[in-house]
Amino acid sequence: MQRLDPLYPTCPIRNVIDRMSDKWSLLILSTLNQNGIMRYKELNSAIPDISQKMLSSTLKRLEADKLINRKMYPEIPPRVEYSLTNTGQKLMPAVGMMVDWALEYFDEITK
Amino acid sequence: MQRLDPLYPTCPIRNVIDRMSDKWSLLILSTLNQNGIMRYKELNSAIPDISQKMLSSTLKRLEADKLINRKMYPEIPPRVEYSLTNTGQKLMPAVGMMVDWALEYFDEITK
DNA sequence: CGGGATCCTCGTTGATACTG
DNA sequence: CAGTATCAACGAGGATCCCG
Repeated sequence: MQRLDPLYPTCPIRNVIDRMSDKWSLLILSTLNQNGIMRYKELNSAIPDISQKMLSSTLKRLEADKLINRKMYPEIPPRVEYSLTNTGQKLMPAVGMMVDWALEYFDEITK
Repeated sequence: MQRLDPLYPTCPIRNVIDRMSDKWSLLILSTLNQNGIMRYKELNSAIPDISQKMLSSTLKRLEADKLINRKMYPEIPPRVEYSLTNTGQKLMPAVGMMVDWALEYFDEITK
């Protein structure tokens, strides 16, 4: 069971935690999953309590990790569209399971 | 699709993020899932780079959220055993999916 | 053995102003 | 519109010592 050993150099759980345990990544991914292609401002409207800085930097990180696509149109005013990559989409069923789990057990947890 | 609206008061994604986006919770849960019942020191050995403070406080939080059981034996020296609750176990398939996803795509992500 | 109590650091996050 | 730049603050996390 070495692949799950927390000490194993590429421990997948630590990889997931390193990338997903920030405040906004999962929320952005799941928002994109619901709405498909979204512009910067649409994301900001869907998640009003995120700052521009955190939205920008989180999107940049997700793009660097190839979880989202960034398509920029050289227009004025500029238009940028974000969407999930295949890799990003493949993560969503797992996120969906956590959401379902939360829906089923959250009352019990907080009670 | 209001149940997934990030603004919805009990937005399940935010609930998950609030509880699981720290540095150690998922790793502890998944370690307990692999090994079953574990004592404090066994957990600390399985995850050597966690500090005592963070191990204690994370275990306490997980217990308060009813994701793990804490069984204390009034002996000297004391013995305390931790294990997943049913609710905690029900979360593990979702974690397992994220692990599988990481195993399949991590190379691609970091390339 | 299984923690608790302190003190401290450093990274994440936020607010605000500015720009191509 | 879609960001960047800068500064400030807060709190998660770590190191160390102590205790029943």
